Amino acid sequence: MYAPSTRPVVLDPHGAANTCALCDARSHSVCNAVPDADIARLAAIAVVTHAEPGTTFIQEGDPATHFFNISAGTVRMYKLLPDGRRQITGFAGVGHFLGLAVSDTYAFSAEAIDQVRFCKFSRARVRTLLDDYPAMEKRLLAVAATELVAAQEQMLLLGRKTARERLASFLILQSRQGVMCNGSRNRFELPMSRGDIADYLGLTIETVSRTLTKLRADGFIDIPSTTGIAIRAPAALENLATGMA
Amino acid sequence: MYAPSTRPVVLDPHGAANTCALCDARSHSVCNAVPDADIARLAAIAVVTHAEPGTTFIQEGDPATHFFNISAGTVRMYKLLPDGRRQITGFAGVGHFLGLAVSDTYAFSAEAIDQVRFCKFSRARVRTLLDDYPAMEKRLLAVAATELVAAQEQMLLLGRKTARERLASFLILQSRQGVMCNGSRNRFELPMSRGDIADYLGLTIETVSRTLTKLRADGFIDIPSTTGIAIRAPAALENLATGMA
DNA sequence: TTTCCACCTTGAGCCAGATCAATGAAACCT
DNA sequence: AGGTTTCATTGATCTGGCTCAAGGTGGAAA
Repeated sequence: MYAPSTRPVVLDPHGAANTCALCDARSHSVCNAVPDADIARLAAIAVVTHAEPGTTFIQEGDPATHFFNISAGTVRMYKLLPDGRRQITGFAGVGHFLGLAVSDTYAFSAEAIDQVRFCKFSRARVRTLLDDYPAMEKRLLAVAATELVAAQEQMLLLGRKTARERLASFLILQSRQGVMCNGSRNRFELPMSRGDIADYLGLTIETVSRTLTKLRADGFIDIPSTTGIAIRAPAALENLATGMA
Repeated sequence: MYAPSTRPVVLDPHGAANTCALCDARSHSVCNAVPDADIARLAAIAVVTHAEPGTTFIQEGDPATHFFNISAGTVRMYKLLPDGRRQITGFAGVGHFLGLAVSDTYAFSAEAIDQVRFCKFSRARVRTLLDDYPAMEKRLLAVAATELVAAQEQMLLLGRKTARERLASFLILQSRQGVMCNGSRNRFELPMSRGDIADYLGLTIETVSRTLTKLRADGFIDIPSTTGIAIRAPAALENLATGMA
């Protein structure tokens, strides 16, 4: 029996038995499929790791040896073209699961945006765990399906939306994801730079900056600081995002 | 006990016991996770259905009641904006599995491009089957992961590639998929129209047409007919597709 | 406090691909 | 064979977002 409130926080990098029980991310994540009683088994194969801002911890094309579960910070996943053009395929925050790959190599790279903490699980060991916890496999399928839906939405954005619609969509998305960490869904901080936003939305830094300025001038948003966003007209912004304006 | 090899071919639209055993698509598809001996259980819940060219058989936003497995023809999956802008998120051919959705509604629409035949499976019934065939769940996860990788590749295309690179990527992809049905990977037929290609690649019909003409003029391809493509310089086209030219 | 450096904003001009507009060509009736 | 429809091609022009260029801004180090 664990009594988290009276126990000290353990930051054992090799995965102490109660690491998972105390993990902030667990309630949002795949790990939740393992019942409390067996959480030690999960903890036993987890390696808690930290990544400094800017550190690449998954490299596209490398052998896919691990799964990752983000427990703090924000990560950017991306693909590069040989000449350096970059497409960010998504941002992963607390509770996000990374590393689903069919082939034996990673299909994308991943970098820490800010200070990131994550659990690393050996693929082989997870595979054996999956046989005992079919619920975890179902959870993984649900994660994959959710990401697939998000990816399809992003294709619509990249293929058919204007710069203004793309920024509106992005801000709506960020405001929804920020809900978990922040009381007000209409005021939030962006952990990523303008360059990251540009490479996520298929635009240039300049267009992102200009378009944000324009959205502010038009009364949709406020930009209290470089990283801060406040949505002034949520309904109107939502309409813009869905192409209804 | 069933003895499929000695039974007559049954084309019962309500799913005869040996429908699955004889299905062309089975070897490529999720259904393969069910062992031969139990294929009757799969057949029992399958409804074989036909769709005429242009027919919409999945509507974005409708309750997600079924899974689909394509056994003949080609399907386009797409999302629409309110003003009619369309993004095709993918084409599904023989063996493809459709309908993975996490929510209770479909995230995309699907239309038959040509004469299409598919098996419909009730979601609820598949769920009960999944408990007996964990291999099928693993197969679904593999399908989802494969599609996710493809979606990420498509995001790179839509966000960062030029029209020329997009067409090169598309033709390379089609030539690979055509391998299954056709001896020569460098000569194949496109089942979809220029408009479909445009909406898949985030371009206009005119740009698709012009760019194909240009690729022909530059010696990368031949266009023996409106729907036919022959790749003359596979390596050079591949380089173009990956942004190395 | 000053300097530095990385990031952001703003402006001017340009261009890849969109839009508008015919024309051509294949399929399908009748 | 002729007429209709649908789709593909080609040309002319336009424009949203890119490129190039020049400040502005804020946090970190000294």
